[in-house]
Amino acid sequence: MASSDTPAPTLLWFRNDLRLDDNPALRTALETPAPVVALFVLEEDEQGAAGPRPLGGAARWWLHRSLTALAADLERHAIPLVLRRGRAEDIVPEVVGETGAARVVWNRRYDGGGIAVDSALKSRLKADGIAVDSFNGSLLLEPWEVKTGAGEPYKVFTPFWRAARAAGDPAPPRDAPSANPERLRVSAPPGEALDDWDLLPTKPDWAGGLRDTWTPGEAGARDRLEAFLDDRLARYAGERDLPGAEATSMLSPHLRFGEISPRRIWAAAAHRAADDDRISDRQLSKFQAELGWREFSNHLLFHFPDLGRENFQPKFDAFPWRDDPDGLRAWQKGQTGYPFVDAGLRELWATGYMHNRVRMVVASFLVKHLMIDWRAGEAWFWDTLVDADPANNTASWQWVAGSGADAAPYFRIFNPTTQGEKFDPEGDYTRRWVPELADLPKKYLYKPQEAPREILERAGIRLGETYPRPIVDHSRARQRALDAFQTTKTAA
DNA sequence: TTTTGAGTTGTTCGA
DNA sequence: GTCGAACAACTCAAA
Repeated sequence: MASSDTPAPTLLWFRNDLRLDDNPALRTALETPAPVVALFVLEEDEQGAAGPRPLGGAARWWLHRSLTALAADLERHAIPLVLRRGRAEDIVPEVVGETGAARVVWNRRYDGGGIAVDSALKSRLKADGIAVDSFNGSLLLEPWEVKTGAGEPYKVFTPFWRAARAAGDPAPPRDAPSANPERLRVSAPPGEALDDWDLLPTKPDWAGGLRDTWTPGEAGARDRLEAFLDDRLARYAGERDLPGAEATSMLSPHLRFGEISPRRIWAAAAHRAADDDRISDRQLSKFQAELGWREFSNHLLFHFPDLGRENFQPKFDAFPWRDDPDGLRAWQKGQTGYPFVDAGLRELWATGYMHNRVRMVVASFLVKHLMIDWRAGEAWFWDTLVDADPANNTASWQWVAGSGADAAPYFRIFNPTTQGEKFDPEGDYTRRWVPELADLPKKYLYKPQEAPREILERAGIRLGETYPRPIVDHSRARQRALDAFQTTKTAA
């Protein structure tokens, strides 16, 4: 409790915005002399249903590291970070009571479960006489700010993005407040120890590849951004599709946890493009459009909160998904016998990440070659991706499946062999993640089942033993999918 | 209200 | 090896 001669504290509730830079809720909290107490709630609902979707395993690892970084950064502003676990609807008012806070601030989220919690809390706190302010900290534009001429949400990306761009440049980012260790502070109410949340895997510790790949936290995000601007943006348009080229930004998990704001990324990329002759408008706008897809996914999720559970196009409710636990397991483990597909799934398992091109190929393989429900793939990605995001993950899976908004036409079925030859022509990426094929000449790298016996022998490969034979035949599987899609036709 | 043009990322087949 | 057409219709968004 604050003593009588100090102003009542402000409670700053962190969620998917684990940064100090360009953080409107933080900035607002620091505008007054009131001391600030920060709170993070690991939202776990004993009853299950309510609230945001519980984090997957890879995201839990990330969160541990990100909160560690955030707590250290906040310390430089004399802001304690309190950790609690449970239902936010109960915990936030509890902490308000314990601290005597007169005001609560947060940055908005856009998933249905999160919105439900936030709006219930807002009314409850206001009824108790607590001031509540929420802000846009994670999107370039609020999902309701972009509307069709008829006032409806968009369902097609291109007109959505055209309209969003026509609204002008996004608001410029605002720098983090300068550190102020002299700031008035209150002693923190009791919180839990991060280690007690068991966010890090122990038995077994599968996070070695994650540690080698990522630096969660705001500083790590800024380093990624700088590396992207220095080296990758200039070749982004041409090479972003090549998983061996290292031309993507790798910012997705940092954006997922709000360790960097899209406004910061937008402004930094535009600024760099203006200064650097190597970066053409084409490169820049290609990258901006990818941020646009993130906006579009959030737009969709906000307006269609069932996006993660229900087919966006109801006619897909009639699709004859197969129940195939063995196929699903082979896919998850990267043992499909299609090397490009297996490379992607193994990259995912090892690093918590998969290159975007490969995500499309593996998703298409699950949904079309194996005819397994996209929700099973979405759930696997949710558990294994460090950037697993309720908007991007669900919108993208539905897009690949053909059930989504502005989705790929049903007859677009990726050929997993051709995709490898086209996008990993030297095989660097595939050999890295499927090392048992490392010595196979590139002529057969994507179709080891067609390699002559002596070539396999020389490469040390025994099909069916050291590497699986294809679990489905491509052209038969393709035809089966095409036939199945007939059932989604309204006239059928 | 009606019309019109357009819609992220592909594959296969046959000339 | 390269190229264009077919694959299917449907819905969206704006005029």
